[in-house]
Amino acid sequence: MDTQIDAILKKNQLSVTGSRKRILELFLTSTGGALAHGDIEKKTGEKFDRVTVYRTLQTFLEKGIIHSIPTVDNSVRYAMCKETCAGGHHHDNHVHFVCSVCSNTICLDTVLIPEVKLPEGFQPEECQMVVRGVCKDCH
Amino acid sequence: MDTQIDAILKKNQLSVTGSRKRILELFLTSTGGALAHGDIEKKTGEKFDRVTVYRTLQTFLEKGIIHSIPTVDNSVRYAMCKETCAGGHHHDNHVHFVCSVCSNTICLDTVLIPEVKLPEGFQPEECQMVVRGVCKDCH
DNA sequence: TTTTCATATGCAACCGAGTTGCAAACAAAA
DNA sequence: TTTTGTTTGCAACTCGGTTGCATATGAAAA
Repeated sequence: MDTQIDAILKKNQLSVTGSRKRILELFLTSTGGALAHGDIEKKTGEKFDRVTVYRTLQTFLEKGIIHSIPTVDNSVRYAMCKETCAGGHHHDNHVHFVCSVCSNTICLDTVLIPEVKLPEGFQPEECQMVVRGVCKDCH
Repeated sequence: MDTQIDAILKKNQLSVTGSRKRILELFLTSTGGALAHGDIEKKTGEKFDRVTVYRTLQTFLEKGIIHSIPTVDNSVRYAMCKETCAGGHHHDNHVHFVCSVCSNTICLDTVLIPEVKLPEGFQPEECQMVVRGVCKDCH
């Protein structure tokens, strides 16, 4: 596990530091879906400065290690990217699910966003779909 | 026009005040899609207090006069509801389009959000779909 | 029209999320 | 071990949004 984390950081030309290791570990071991900034601060026991967490997430985002997820309640969450994600450009064409009971955000990797036919003149570039409801654990 | 505004307010048991009339007028005459809080402040020429604008939007939202729209960039925008919207509960099942050139948000009333098949155990309640791209005016 | 009363407004102060500049701490390479 | 460029933590700040309270105002009664 520790070697895996080091490998991911090195592969992205990032120096291996305490906060990066810890935050990356959280993403790798997280079972309850995507993580918000607040979740990370809590789970690290406020060991790292708020600013460090923000900057680490920013860095991971730029390198394509994680991707951001839009939510209905206007907060930002993050999840690990799949292998196919390269720096900056994500294959993030799956539906996200937000549970209204446990408020976890889950990547439904197997559910692809369907194509929609837009009115004349509209050129789509990117599409996001968020479903709110009850997840399979809270059901 | 003025009578129409008064009628909408009265129908929703709201007293007719300057700020409510002006903000409602903005929504009725707005051609460039949905309005963000900032747009409203600008268009009213800072005539009303920030707080008043916030509270007016809140009120309209509760009464179902307007509905909120999720955006990719995590800002909140509002648009007029269709006749079929009742207080608090919206028939907001259409796709929203955010233009990456003019950054207007447009309700594509004619484009309904397609049904998606979720994995076993997931119960959907609400679904939102946002397409980012170039709108027909900027095209 | 005037009076009354609930409601809406404006102000000031506050809150939380996120950002920036800078000095100190640290990882990686020499 | 020393050097150097990057990362971290702190403080201070910005921005969007909220709250409490006194004042102003709309609507309904007199």
